[in-house]
Amino acid sequence: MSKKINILIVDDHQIFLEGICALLESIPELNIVDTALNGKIVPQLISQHEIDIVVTDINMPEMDGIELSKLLKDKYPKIKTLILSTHNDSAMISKCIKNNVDGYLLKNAEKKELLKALKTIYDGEKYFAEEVKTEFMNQTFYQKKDRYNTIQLSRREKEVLKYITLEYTTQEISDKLFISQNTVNTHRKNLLSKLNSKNTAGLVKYAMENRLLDEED
Amino acid sequence: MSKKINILIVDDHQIFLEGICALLESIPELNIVDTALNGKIVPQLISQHEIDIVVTDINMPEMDGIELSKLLKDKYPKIKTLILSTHNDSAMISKCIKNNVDGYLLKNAEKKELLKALKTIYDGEKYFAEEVKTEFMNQTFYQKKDRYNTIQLSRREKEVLKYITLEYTTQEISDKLFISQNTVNTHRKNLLSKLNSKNTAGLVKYAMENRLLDEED
DNA sequence: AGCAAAATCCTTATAAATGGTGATTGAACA
DNA sequence: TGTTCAATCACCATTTATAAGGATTTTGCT
Repeated sequence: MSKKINILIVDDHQIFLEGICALLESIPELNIVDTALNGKIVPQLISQHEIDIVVTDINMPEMDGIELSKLLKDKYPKIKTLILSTHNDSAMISKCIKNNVDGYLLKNAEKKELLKALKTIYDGEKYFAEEVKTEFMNQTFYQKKDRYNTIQLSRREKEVLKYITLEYTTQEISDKLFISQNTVNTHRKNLLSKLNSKNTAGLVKYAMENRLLDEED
Repeated sequence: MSKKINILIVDDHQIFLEGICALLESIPELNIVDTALNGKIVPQLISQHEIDIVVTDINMPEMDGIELSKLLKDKYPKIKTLILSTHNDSAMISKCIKNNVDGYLLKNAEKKELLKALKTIYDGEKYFAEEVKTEFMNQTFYQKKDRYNTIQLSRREKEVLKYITLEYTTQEISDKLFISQNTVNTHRKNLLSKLNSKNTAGLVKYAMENRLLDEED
């Protein structure tokens, strides 16, 4: 038999806190270690108990869920964070994903999904509600739209850019492609100009944003 | 009234091809321009008709859906691609997303979802089935796991890395942070060492993979 | 056949990044 | 109170990248 998952629940609404507690306590695999009405006292509670996952709301006075998740990732990297948010707020979702939370559920989630999320997170994977995934996808594909349609790189330019991104020097690229360094340099210059970049960093950023490394020609 | 969406359907199974045709023809917003039993003749058909979206299977003889989508993105960037795949094959999903297809549905999709996907794609956005989104998320979070847990960058190092990624030179970073170029250089060197990179490209790659630019401290 | 774009190569100069080594200060922590 | 680590600065040598010109050859397309 596997160990119970130790959970700390944080929410500033007493009523919701009690509700979620009751819901989770009815699940034998879980162990509600403690609860908190705001994020500020969480570090203290953590030092007193062994905790696997912190389940937290986002909108809270004093210290909100995002700040809390940051603090946790920073000070206690082993403790996972599951966000439980009322609204399907795209800005919040972005922030949370960027801050590397381990999961994000909406408060209307069913008991079954909640358990699944907790188990998944406990196993070291991420768990996001469908709505959250959709938001994440949209966000990912938003940025590249404009660039992608306007900028045309030639086959060779893409190739050179690929090797630049793979940390090859001009020298090494010229060897790899059996062309002179001068030629590689010309491609480099054209890339800088086409992609409107000041230096290598800009080129690599473009390559990453447009997933150039994945392409196999 | 808006223009009809011109669609070309590609599938090597005659029966499925007819089925999907019948299904789509019953929708007034759509206009089935033509069909094809393999990817090879698609370029020819494109030159003959005006086409907005190519709906294609993946597993096909001669030229498969992935090759086709590549060709389309390359030669006819305005034409969108919607993949219709039988299997929920994670490797295929990865490949397609990497190759920047505009949508990916499973063949068990309902008429309603099919229409929604086509409309969404026609509007310039992406559309993926839920299963596909899940796969994409998993993939995204898989890579960074190992690195993220082992490598610890200091506050200052992250800051310097951020500006490197933003195409600042050492000079400019030192001005921005009110420290000497020597110090910036030291951070640079430590970053190269910590992130096991040969040069700036490696640093930027790491920053991109770990979404360092998004963080707001 | 003829045009346009891509790919190739060249030189000269300057700016920037990388490698190596060493040293000081202050904060955090046990 | 001693130790670790982050942050700061310095010097020197070398390698790479960037800037700015011009030039020729291949290739794809009509």
